Amino acid sequence: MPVITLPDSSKREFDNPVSVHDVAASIGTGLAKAALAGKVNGTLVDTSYTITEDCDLAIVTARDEEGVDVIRHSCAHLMAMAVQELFPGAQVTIGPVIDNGFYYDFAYERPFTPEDLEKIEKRMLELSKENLAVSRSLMSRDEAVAMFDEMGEKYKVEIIKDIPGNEELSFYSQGDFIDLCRGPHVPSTGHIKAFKLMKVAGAYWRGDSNNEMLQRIYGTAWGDKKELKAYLFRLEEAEKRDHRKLGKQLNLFHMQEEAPGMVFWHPAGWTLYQEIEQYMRAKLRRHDYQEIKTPQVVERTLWEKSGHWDKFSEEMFTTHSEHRDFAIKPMNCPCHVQVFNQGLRSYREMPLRLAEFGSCHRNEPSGALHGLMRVRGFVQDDAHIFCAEADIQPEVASFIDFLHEVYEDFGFTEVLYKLSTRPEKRVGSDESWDKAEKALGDALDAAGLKWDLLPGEGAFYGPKIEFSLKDCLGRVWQCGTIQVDFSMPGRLGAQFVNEEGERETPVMLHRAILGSFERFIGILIENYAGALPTWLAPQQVAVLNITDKQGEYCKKVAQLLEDKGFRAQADLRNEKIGFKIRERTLQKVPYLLVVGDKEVESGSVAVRTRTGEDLGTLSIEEFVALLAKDVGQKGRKH
RNA sequence: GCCGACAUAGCUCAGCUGGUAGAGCAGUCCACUCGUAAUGGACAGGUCGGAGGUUCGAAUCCUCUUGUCGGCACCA
Repeated sequence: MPVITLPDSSKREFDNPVSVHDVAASIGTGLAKAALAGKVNGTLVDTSYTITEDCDLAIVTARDEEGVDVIRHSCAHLMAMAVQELFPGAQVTIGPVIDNGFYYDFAYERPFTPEDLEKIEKRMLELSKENLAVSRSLMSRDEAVAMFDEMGEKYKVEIIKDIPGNEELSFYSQGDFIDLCRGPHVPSTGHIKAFKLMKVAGAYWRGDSNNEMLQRIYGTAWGDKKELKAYLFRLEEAEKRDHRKLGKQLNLFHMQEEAPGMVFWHPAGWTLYQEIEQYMRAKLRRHDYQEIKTPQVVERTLWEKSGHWDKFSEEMFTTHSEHRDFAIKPMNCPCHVQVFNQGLRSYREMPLRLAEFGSCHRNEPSGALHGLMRVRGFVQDDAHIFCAEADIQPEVASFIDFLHEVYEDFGFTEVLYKLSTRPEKRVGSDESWDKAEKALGDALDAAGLKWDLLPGEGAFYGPKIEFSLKDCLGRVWQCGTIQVDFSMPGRLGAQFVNEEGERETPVMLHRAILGSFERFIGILIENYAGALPTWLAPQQVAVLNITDKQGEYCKKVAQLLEDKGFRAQADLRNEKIGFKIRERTLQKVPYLLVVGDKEVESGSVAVRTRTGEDLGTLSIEEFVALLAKDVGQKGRKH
């Protein structure tokens, strides 16, 4: 008879087989009510699951992450039920759980409208109140196909055909609604109370753009209403950080119809951009890179040789002159190989690191464009390292250190690492791949980093590491990358003379730390909600006079700060001090220096920060020291 | 590129079922010389994304088109 071990290691013995629900009830009626599912020896099951053998059991409730996921999954079913009631003929396809919620894809004669969503949500609330029991059943493959055929659910029939023959088919039903599903699900619809339908969108059947488009409805669902509310609040907060909105408010940049996907940088935005570029330039130098600059417009023949024309000609902007076709460069690497190829290279020059703030253009599909995050014209902090195979690991290792230095200066401390290995279609010998993959993995291990393996996700020309950073909202952005390339140096005829005096084709490492400046700046703006660390702030100090009398003094203070290399401006407008403070605070200027007669007399400034903190009255020297320290610290948190 | 929504003053937005546009902020001018998040007043500002069409009449309805937004697909 089953002996059940609970998570606190206590044991309960039962005379007969019992359901998860029974066990929960034996512990307490409250728990029985709250139970959404059970976890038997690590496997999630319904509360109706019957336990016959000794096992470990955890009762899963809305307090557990897994419990919330069960709610989300059940909520997707509830939505499908409501949709099919309200829109006869709508076919169900798939409805998985995603971060913070779920979606369900439907095939229907017309797209759903926002009004439809309201109706669906209303019906879902009613169905939840009815507290319909959710029950699980099994069916044979033939029965299931016959049933869905009769229901006209052709997508479900397709799904069943794809499920391996040895797997059992389980079904969940509530009221008149039945769906093929692995489960588990909540015991009854009454457990689904905190949800909201978020948006409708088209989505291709099976994620393939050659297939028909389905109607996807996204929803969010939580354990209780408080959590739902908190989530909606977080969304609102994230919206306030939207770099497109802040870019306008802080007058950093704009975009317009005549140049879709391209950025017009304004003085403030360009100051930020240049601060980053100059910073990277100095860092690259320190890490033994040599900066170069290569042409924007390069004849098509080079792109054919490099192999890009075959794959990406559609996405390249082209132009022509005197019967020759040109492409505006979509990447820098072929040009860097041209620089490498000038003159005979020796192993003594290697590894040769060529860097370029390379301006590239790619004709991205219109639907992909998104503010600064996905643009058609962008600049990468790009570099290519030409080296021998044996150099791969040390180069990757020092690149990882370099990347960490940079990310920390920008205030990002959490980095995720992914190693993508050989895909089926590839160039290069297996031996080379073995070495390169091992070199990348070893470099990550040597740095003591935890990383994920993405088998088969590498580029056709070599394996790669992708570096993603986590921002303060927990969102993940892929920025850095280092990729081994066995293909291009050979295709473009790169060679060097090795120690034996023989010609050898170098390996090329493509690498970037920030990725594109545009995107990285977008990430920075959102991460800091526009309040950039002082070293990056377009304006670092505003000197505010109270009346005209202090005007000259303010100008002198601002000039002194400028002379010391800070970005300071006097605001001498005939406005009340409160007005100026408000305005500069909204512009996220880190330091506001208030100057009245008292300060002029004592040769000081009253310092206020953009967070509203009063740092008191400081002498000019004291303030300069404070500012220098802040700027010097960059985005590091210490 | 695909599905859907949206596009009104520099910005944020209002404008019901068609009757030649409205607010707040910003701007300009005037007054106020003021001590830590908005001083008051006056003025000016738009052929309603673009092109066609329906109508006596279109910001409003229809078609096409461009861009943006949300997804999907794509991302060298």
